Amino acid sequence: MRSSRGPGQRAGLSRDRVLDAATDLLAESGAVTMRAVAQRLGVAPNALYSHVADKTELVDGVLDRVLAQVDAPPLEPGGSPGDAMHRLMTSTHGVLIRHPQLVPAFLARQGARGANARHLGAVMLEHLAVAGITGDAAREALRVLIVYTIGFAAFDGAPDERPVPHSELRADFDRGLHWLITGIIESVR
Amino acid sequence: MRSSRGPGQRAGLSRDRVLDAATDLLAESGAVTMRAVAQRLGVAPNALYSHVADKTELVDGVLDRVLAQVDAPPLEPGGSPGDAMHRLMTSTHGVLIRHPQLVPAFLARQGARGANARHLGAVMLEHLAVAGITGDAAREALRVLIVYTIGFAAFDGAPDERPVPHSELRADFDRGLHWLITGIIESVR
DNA sequence: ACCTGAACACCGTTCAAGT
DNA sequence: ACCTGAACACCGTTCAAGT
Repeated sequence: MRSSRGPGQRAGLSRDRVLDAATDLLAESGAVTMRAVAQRLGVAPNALYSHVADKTELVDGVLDRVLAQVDAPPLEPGGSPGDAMHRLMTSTHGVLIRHPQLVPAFLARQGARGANARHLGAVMLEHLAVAGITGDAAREALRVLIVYTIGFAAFDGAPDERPVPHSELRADFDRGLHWLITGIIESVR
Repeated sequence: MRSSRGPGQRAGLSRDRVLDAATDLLAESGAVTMRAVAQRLGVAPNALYSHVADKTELVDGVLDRVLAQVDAPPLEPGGSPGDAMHRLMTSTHGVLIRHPQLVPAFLARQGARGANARHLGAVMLEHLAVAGITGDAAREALRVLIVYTIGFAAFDGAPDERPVPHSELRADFDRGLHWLITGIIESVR
């Protein structure tokens, strides 16, 4: 368990293993620090810098892994685009509140920019296009929906003296999301 | 400028002066740390603990001071409650994006709980009551509006590679806020 | 290229002591 | 009661060195 490794001896790290450790650590303890990730991997803190530029890049990597859990069903021919958007954002909200420690990072990055985030954004834009909303209007609408979703997730993860129950916050989120999507779709009619 | 004070000598601190220093520091450097506040006051870092329980309490104090800047005009007899709510939340949004470093703290606290925050909430509930929305429905609507406003402020303060211009984010905020308020008011008709 | 050891410049907070 | 000095247990990151 101690350091059975001298200088120069490989520990078998990789970028993937570092991200794995960080993701696990987040799920278990809720906090991610360079030193804790290193400890979990049994290496010196600075060993991580061979596989990750800095903490920001590490957090970005974890963010995109978490976003992979969002359920983004592809466009259905006969379905309602409003319903599809509602489902996608609700799934995103669910994933976020299961990882409250990452929500501030999502906010600071305006919603992440990894591959999974881009995919989710593209799916949303498809739904908006079906609803007749394209170009700048679509990007604005998407930004509003993302802000709302992440904002509510941030609210949920926050500790409070008299905390609002999760179920109630979920209902609030759903109601507001309905107002937003209705407003977005009706703005084009 | 150095410590011309020995142990036992008073520095003339007070809770107000500590909060003043923290507020100024935030406005200038954007970051608030115990040690930086102490340095600005010319005292040892731990001297602050005679006037403030911990960093959380200090940040809470700063938060409420900033919220005092929000313009909350009282209820007008003939005016539209939707417009009044729109103006109040827009003013709040403006104050928040002028203090981007505090926005994460606002999120973590679900929108602050000081005297000013309570006053703003009460004014909003008055407007909602005029619109015919009371009780749980009013509290839900208020929570949705607060989340949206703080969430958008968080988005605004975030650094990004290709940053969305402030003016554009303001327009997005305004549009989404309109959708929300319209949805809230129409939900009761 | 990958890792260690040591160090730097930070944090918030506590404890004992002085007046 | 209010403040200092010293210390503790943390951070992220860098630099030189070893294989």
